[in-house]
Amino acid sequence: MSEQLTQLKQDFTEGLSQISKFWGFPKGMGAIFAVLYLSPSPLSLDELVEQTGLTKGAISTNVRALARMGLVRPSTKLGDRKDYYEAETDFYKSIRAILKERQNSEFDTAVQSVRETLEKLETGAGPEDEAERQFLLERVRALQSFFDALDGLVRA
Amino acid sequence: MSEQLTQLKQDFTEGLSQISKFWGFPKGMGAIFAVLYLSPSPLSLDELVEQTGLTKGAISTNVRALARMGLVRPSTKLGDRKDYYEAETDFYKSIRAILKERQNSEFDTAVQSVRETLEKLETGAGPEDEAERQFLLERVRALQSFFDALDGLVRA
DNA sequence: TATTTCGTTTAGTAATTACTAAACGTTCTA
DNA sequence: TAGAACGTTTAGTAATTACTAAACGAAATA
Repeated sequence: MSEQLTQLKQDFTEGLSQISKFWGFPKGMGAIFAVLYLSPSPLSLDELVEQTGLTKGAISTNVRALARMGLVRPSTKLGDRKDYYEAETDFYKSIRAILKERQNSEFDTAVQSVRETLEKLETGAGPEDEAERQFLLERVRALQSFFDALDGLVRA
Repeated sequence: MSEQLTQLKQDFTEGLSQISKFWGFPKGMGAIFAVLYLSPSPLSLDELVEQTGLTKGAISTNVRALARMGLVRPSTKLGDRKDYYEAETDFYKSIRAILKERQNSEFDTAVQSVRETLEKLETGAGPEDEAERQFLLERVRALQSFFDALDGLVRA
């Protein structure tokens, strides 16, 4: 591999690392994706270790996260028990998967707590002042329906 | 203010804090927005200090970040030199502003570095193997046009 | 001009996150 | 059945981020 290519790949990888970080993902995750994205064939964990400079543990964790998000696909070679991964190139597909992934677990329970607030308000809980209760009700309801709309958007 | 209301607001605030964190923003930022969002009138820095439990410095920093994102609007009262803030209730408007905000600074320069990689490839830099160079060119080009599409989406 | 009342900035700290190194469990091979 | 070749998990550490407390500067008031 020419030195020039190495430099080119390194710059690209550095760029994606920053982008990853900027969107709240680990830096190393962007690096792993970048390396896979520039590879014509699927890579094994060890090849990723070599090319990213991260350790096996970090690769293992991050590459599985990428797979859950649909940014990377596991693949296998016959008669080889190593795990291989390749980059997904359909970003639109990936983006929907990422949004979906983010809706799970912690995020979902957080949204759920907003819904609970709304339910309490609807059953009459809240401030004694009726005008203020109506105000809260309206606001929380608006936020809730915004979440619902987002949810619909993701599914579409 | 009734104890029940306080509890209700606290739960809601806690929920938005988590959501904020989950999307890569500071937790306190979500709390500040929640308090403003549930307030029928604009609040001053000191009122926010009181209601969120954060210090003035943190409020100052975070509320300005919120304002840059368009999630919060500064407002003033005549004959009062305090700064007041109120929550933006048009989330669709806000979301576009947030995406726009994210495109500045660090993010933009990171995207720029991908563009530079593409330009180098186009002027013939890269691997000696022509087939591989073409492959890289194609991939980086695809990513670039994805970024461009996102950019267009944000403006629309 | 001295004092008060603001918001911002800064220096230091606490909390969180992402990583490494190494132990581990499992599956394949000899 | 022993050893090697994997990927995963864990415990500890480094790096980063979000915060507090306090100093600061600017603007209003006395």
